[in-house]
Amino acid sequence: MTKRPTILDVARHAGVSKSTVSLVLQNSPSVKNSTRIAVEEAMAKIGYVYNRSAAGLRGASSGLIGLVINDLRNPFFTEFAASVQMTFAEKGFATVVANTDEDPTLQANVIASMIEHGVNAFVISPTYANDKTVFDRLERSGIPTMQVLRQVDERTDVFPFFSLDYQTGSRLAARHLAEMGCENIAFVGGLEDRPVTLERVSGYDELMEAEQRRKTYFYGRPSRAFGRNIARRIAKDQNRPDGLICFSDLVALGMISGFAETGIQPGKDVRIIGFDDIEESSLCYPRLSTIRCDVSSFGKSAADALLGWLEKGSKPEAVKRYPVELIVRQSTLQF
Amino acid sequence: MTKRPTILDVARHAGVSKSTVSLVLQNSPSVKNSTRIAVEEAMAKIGYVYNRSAAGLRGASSGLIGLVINDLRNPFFTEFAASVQMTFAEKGFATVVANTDEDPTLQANVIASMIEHGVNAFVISPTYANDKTVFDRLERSGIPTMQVLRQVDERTDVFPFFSLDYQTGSRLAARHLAEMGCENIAFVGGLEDRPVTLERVSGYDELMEAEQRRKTYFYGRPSRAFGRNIARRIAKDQNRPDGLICFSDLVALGMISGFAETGIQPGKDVRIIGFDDIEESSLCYPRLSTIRCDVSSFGKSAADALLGWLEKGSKPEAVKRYPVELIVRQSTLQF
DNA sequence: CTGAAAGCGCTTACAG
DNA sequence: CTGAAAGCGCTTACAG
Repeated sequence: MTKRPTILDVARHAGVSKSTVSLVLQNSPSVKNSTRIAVEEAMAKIGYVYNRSAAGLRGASSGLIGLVINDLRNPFFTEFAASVQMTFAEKGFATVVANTDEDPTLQANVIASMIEHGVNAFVISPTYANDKTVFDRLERSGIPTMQVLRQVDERTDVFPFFSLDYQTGSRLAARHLAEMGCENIAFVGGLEDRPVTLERVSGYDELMEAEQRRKTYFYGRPSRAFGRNIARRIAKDQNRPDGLICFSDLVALGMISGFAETGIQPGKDVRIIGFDDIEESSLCYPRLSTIRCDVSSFGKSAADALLGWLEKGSKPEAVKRYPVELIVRQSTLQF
Repeated sequence: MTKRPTILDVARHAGVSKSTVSLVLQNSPSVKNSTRIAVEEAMAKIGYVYNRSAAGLRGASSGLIGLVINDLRNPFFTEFAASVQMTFAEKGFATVVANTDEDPTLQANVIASMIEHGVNAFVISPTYANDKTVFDRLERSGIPTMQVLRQVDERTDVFPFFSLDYQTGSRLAARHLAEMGCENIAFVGGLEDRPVTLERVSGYDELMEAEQRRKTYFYGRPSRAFGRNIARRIAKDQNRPDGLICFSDLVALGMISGFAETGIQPGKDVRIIGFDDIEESSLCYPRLSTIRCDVSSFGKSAADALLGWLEKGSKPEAVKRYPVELIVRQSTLQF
């Protein structure tokens, strides 16, 4: 196991000084092209590997970005994380990722660890715990930090908040069901009082109030299991809603499967619309109408905004919401 | 923006030398407890943050582990990745993650980048391209590297390979269908000639040959869409199989939804069994029988094995397969 | 148990 | 366009 070569070895092989090698590494324009090529050949020949620890010590960027996600097993967040990571990779940044599993203590730990590693920036989809100290520490660290998908800290001037326009989404869903002739529209899923739930309910509330309709909520974990349970519960109810806006596609898919067990046909006997537009929604039977949240391109946009901040110093706007889109499929149509 | 404090500042505040501070940082047992406490208080007071770049330069471990995944959007791999990352985090290791999206060039790039960052070890679920150079480079780097879920490089003595016992799984599935009285059992999904497909087919092949039954394959991308299409295609066929072993739950779920559209009831008109046991499989209707691959605890085991290699020098065995389990639910029963 | 000194591999002015 | 020199913040023997 021979010692790994340094710029000094490269310099010797290329017949230049070690500063010149460093300049080549920085892609400095002040190096003659022939010299650059000679140096690069020397690096290839002796198997030189850039040592970022050394560079970092001298003040260079670590090339590391921290990505902290509250629930990495949830496909919605996974899609986001994958998109962000790949956007960073394109620009040469490596992503240090951590799943906090909604645990604020774990979140504090992983963020502390990432700061030690010298990450250049943070993208955080935070836990809902009211843990100000972690954001305080981030502020003191001076590391550019974006909160995404969940606004937990109100200092959006410090920690820009990017998300999707859920309010418009739920208004579109409610209006669509109303236009399809639904009399009794309910909202299903989402934990009460959570910011995301409030947002995804608000457009529904708005329309119901404007049209003086009765509002009905079935709150709960936005899971497939919850959707199925609610569907089975209300299946027997004569006065059950004839229009259902679900917190997420997962809830809606659970409802479809729950209704299937009880002989109720979505699209015919009841209209259901989801939220997110995950892949399965266009493949299930009946096809699920939904509010499309293009997480993948949202992730790319958020990552690009952060890179702009990092590389050009252009701080993103304090709050930004990306548009969502109504997708009409079988589950809200007579088919 | 005042300069960030160093161990020298801590030393001054605590009234000790900087070596002592360093020793405290290493958790060295040769520091008096009262001294340790004084140092820790000083660190807290002046907001000291450990600089890993500096430590790394001097030879300390980077505390970084690279996790390279061929398809991070696939829930199967996501579950694995989340589990691995959290196991590492428990031991204080940060995880640098990258999705290669089955692109060998991208894979080579992200691995090179991670080596520059000085990762202490690699967990790689590789792309299928025959890119030996990347593994050659890994071998030269001397960084402990495990291949998981897909064996691409045959040097398992160098790169231990951990996966799940798919062969037994598919044998269990085939035997179960045979015992349930199926006459004509087919295998659906999976790209032909891929190692994973070969493994997931092998147990089926074995049993079919042992019992001199006819083998039927419907190869294709292991997606929901593919499952649905095959279901709709064979729905009309009078001689269609009465037992279906699917490459993955996704394929099986697609088939269930495809059959639903054509009025065929899984469990009654045809028996279907999946592979993986994703969450949805216990919630869909009818409930899906499947071969459970506990990816989450597999991830934890693989991560633990790597940590043992890293911390105790105990190299994992060359090839290890974790057991899978037959889960019988409605889709293979008369219900 | 603690201190003084050397050095890890880079980058960054500064000369030339 | 290139070279010599200082120094980033740690760790690691080595004394004491």
